[in-house]
Amino acid sequence: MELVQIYECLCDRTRLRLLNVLAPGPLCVCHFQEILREPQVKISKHLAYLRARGLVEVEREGNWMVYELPAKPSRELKTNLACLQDCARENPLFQRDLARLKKLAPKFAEASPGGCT
Amino acid sequence: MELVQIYECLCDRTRLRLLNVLAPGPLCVCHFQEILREPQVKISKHLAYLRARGLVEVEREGNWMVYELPAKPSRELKTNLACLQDCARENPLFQRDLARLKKLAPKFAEASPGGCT
DNA sequence: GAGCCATATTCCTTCGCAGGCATATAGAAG
DNA sequence: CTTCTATATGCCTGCGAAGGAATATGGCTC
Repeated sequence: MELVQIYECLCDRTRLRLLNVLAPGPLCVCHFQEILREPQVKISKHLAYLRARGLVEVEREGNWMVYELPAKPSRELKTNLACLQDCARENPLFQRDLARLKKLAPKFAEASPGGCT
Repeated sequence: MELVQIYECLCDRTRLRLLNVLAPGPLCVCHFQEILREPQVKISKHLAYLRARGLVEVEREGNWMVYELPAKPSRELKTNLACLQDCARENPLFQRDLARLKKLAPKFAEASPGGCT
């Protein structure tokens, strides 16, 4: 995995938001939709993009696809994800997403791991 | 300056190399050419790209244009440049560039600050 | 002034990606 | 098997950026 490829993944706002809300833990597509408030196609495509480059991993959970950050990220990826989190800390948009995530958390908890209704 | 814009600057190999060799100190275009061994147009254009987005600053020095990292980088930029340096530390290509820079350093020293012949 | 140097800019072509719409898939439920 | 739900994929359009060739600029030097 080339360093440039990591940056190519990071140079889109939607993807940054996806990775940001993914930091606390796994999520499925419908969560992303609800948190980012973006159309399903958009989210799905960007997740596919990230997946193809190893920035996220997927696992099917019945009807739901549960995405998460890689279990064993490369040193470069780990460094950059940490850097992103650092930057996100002072970013209103990213913070709003995280706030929404927190708000929805109890709702998710009722369901399966990373699960939906 | 949006965080995404920083990543847009970082998602090209040539620009990464430019920023990498710029970390130790200011350089002029002919140095970049000699270190990266890339055509002048290519280097000049990428420097213009970085300049337009505030990732580098320029100052004319007679016939030469001396580029350097911004004097007062934003928190986000500073964080990301540090991250880049961290990643570059284990990257053969980046290390080779730095090695070339070191080799040329005495030659530069004879001339003006960041200077050429 | 003329000519030279280092660097920037313009014009062109090619390419990949974002975004949207429509449609396909895969599994669950009846 | 049919239907529903969640998600993915194909096709299209538009845009922006990379790279190269040629040319322009701006400042020296004589």
